Amino acid sequence: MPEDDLCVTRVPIFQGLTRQEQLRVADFARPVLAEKGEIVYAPGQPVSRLLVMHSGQLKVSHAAANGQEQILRTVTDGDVVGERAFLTGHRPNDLAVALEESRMCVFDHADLAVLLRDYPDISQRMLRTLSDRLSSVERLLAAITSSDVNARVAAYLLDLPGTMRDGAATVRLPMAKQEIAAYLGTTPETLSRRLAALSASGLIELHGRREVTILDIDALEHVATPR
Amino acid sequence: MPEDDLCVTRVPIFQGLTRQEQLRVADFARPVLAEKGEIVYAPGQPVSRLLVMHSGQLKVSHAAANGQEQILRTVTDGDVVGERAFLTGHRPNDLAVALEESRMCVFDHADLAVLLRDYPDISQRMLRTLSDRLSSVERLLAAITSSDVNARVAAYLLDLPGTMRDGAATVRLPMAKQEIAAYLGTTPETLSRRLAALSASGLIELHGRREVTILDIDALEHVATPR
DNA sequence: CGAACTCCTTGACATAGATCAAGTTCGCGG
DNA sequence: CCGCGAACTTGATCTATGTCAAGGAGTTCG
Repeated sequence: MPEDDLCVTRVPIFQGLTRQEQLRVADFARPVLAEKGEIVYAPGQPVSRLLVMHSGQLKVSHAAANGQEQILRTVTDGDVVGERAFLTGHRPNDLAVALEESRMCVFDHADLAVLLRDYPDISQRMLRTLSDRLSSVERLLAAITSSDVNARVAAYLLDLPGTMRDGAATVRLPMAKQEIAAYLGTTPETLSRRLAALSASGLIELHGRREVTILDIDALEHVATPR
Repeated sequence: MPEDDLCVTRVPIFQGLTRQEQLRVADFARPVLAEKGEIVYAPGQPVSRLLVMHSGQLKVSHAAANGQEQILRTVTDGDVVGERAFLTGHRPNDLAVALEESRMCVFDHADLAVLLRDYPDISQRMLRTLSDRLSSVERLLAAITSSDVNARVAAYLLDLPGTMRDGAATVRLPMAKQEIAAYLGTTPETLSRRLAALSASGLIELHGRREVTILDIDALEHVATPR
């Protein structure tokens, strides 16, 4: 079944395996579909499956007591979600919601344990993945506590994959502005104001709700670097 | 050599091994001493050793461009530092400094690779450790973005291991207040004011620079919970 | 035991950004 | 192609917290 197959071949943590082995892994995977807005897992809910993204996009967020949500990361093709439950046996303290219709492959914890035992390479790659995620949250934390929203917005725009067109790059926002605000640790209002300000000073140009043209990359980079 | 031995037996990631195996692991370890204030590793510096804490305490922080430091975690007995360099080959983007005289055991990356290959259990436990650290940074991030300093201070005090004495708990601050401020994502001034305020409203009592008596746990818990 | 240094506290002030409250616009479904 | 609802913008206001600047207290070391 080509669906399952893709799940396995695309994912970094299964990358070290031979074709043979990948096929065996694929045997354990089951495809799952999540509609836009569907909750993939919720805090406190027992989870017994590990998810591998195939297409679409999830947001993983930490919902605070007062209703403020902090988006921790967005999950796309090839990313793995829910490994904490598998590794530690704890229930999640975060929330995963599909931002759009998403396909993923699901591994039961029991099956996964077998795979890990048989193919140590997988743990090895999982370690690397986790380590990368750790650094990326740490970077986010440092960015949020030490720079102002303006700088964070600029840095965020510059990080987005952009398509060049005669000197100016155009980027497509991967989420609604509210979500971006939640990721940058601010509010939609503030984000809106900052973007308006950047636009007013001619650094960027807004087109519709999802497109941003970066007119002056150098200046934007300057904004992104505090002090 | 009993020193090395302790390094190995105390550390969670080597916990699954038999005594025999632990002895073999201990063979690879070399003891190292860091004076108070000594830099254990710095951003950008190539690191080829993994450290296991034996006694003392380090702080690991992300120094931002503008001089603001965000303390990511403190590292004590049994904790592992510098695994990112080992796992990904990248240079650190964080800074580790000894808060007090510290003893640790050091493993060369090459030796460690051998150990991981021979004892898959170690990777397993490392995965769990990393996963825990990931959650804890995520919690910190959520706390910093969604609650005010007052709540963070209260929560921090409540998290500290305290010794009960006739209804009131006394906690000993593990670091200087400046460090605590850096951990909570605020400034020493603000921390000082908040502690003074908590003291003024009779929730806590300050003794010297390092001792805090919690007079009203319930009230403090209430402060720690926003909404 | 006291000097000296570091760490901490307090005060006055400035301000970024949150919040509340309306509008306004976009883009989707019919 | 149109209308509706969600998403966004804009404005006004408020306040928590950062910043700068002294002064005071605690340790530590000679």
